[in-house]
Amino acid sequence: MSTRIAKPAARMRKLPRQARSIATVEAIIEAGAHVLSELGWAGFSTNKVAEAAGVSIGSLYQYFPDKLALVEAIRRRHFDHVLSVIREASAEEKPLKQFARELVRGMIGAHSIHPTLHQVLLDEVPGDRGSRAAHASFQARYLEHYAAAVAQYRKRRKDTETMARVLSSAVEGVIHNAARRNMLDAPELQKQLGELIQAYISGGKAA
Amino acid sequence: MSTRIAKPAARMRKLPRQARSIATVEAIIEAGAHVLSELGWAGFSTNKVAEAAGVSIGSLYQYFPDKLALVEAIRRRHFDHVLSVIREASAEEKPLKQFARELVRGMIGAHSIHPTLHQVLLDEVPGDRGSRAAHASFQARYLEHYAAAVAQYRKRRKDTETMARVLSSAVEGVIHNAARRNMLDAPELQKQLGELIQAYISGGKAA
DNA sequence: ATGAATGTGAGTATCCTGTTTATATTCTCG
DNA sequence: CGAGAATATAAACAGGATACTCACATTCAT
Repeated sequence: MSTRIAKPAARMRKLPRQARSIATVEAIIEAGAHVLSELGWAGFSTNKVAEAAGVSIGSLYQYFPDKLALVEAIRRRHFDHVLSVIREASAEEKPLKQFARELVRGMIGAHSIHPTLHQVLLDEVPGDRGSRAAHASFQARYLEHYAAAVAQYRKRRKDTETMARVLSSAVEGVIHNAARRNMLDAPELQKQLGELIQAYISGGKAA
Repeated sequence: MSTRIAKPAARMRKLPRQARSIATVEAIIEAGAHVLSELGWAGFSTNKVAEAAGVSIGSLYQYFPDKLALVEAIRRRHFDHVLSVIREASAEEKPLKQFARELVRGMIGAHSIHPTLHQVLLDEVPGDRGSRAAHASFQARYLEHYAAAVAQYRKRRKDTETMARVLSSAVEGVIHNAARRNMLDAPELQKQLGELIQAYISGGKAA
């Protein structure tokens, strides 16, 4: 719930020491997320990000050695956020209905600021050497939470992992699609997504 | 099931008359779909497409007045294909289980050749003036089929349209995600996707 | 007030892009 | 066959955008 200050280093040219520069770095990352979400990877240029951040291009390169380091910082922040949402939703034991509702609410919240950032990060941004590992580890932990939830509400232990993958990608698909149409906050959509989750997890008894 | 020869014109500079040129145009469109799927919109350049098609850049411009005309041709072909898949799956009255199975099979088939083309077309390719209408009309007909299916297996008439949207985007999400991991032909995934569809459509009685 | 931290933005060097055009090859058909 | 149409080629162009540097200006902490 609290805004993360982001772990100190993610391949930065130098660390911001004063409050001024911390704000600058923050503005750059924020503007970067915005540009990436709005224009996609194709429109993500360092100059554009600097301008959107209200900062000179020189300042950007004072802290980020190159374009990819910046995008890695953006990715890290976003993934941390999403991860915390799922962690909270799947924490403790609670009725399926409540889990579904919290998951939907959290996921929608996480996408409301930069609606398509998540997909752009997954699909368009090139997977460079260094970030591949971090990326995979994120995906793994991401799935773990879904799998834990699936296992909790299900007797059959068989297809847990596949189900987790199907469920997570289905949820992402719905949210991504809603984001594209600016329908992220339509209540009937939230309700239906919740029911999709419940229906799938609670299994295929009714034909 | 049969390979479409594509409607004659889609804003072409001139029509191919001889067999040779028809093959050329076909190769260009095919290569274009490949490049678009593989490199995304950011990596989609006319020179690259021409090279991938084994054709000189000049030939490309002999038939397509510009880059966008080419991408429109690609889009048209792909959407026609997808549309025919859904049309066939939702035609006639058949048990829900069979509908789900056919839909999954068809959708996976439609994405097996150019796994991420669909998403790239939807997300990355800019919506230019002329194609906006065609795009919308495709989406409308696309949803109609889903809605028809939902209505057929459901009593409640209330949320039919929202359900169709949720269902279609969930299916797309799963397929897109599977495509990214090269898991499109994993049978357990197909099975689970089928069950997701059934569970959602057949409603949330079982908690 | 002095040195360190921070900020500036014009400038550079490249790389690519979409597109044209002059020319070469292949086809059609009388 | 052979003439004209259809088709194919690829070098070249003009223009723009890009990531990134650097010499200098400003603001901070002490």
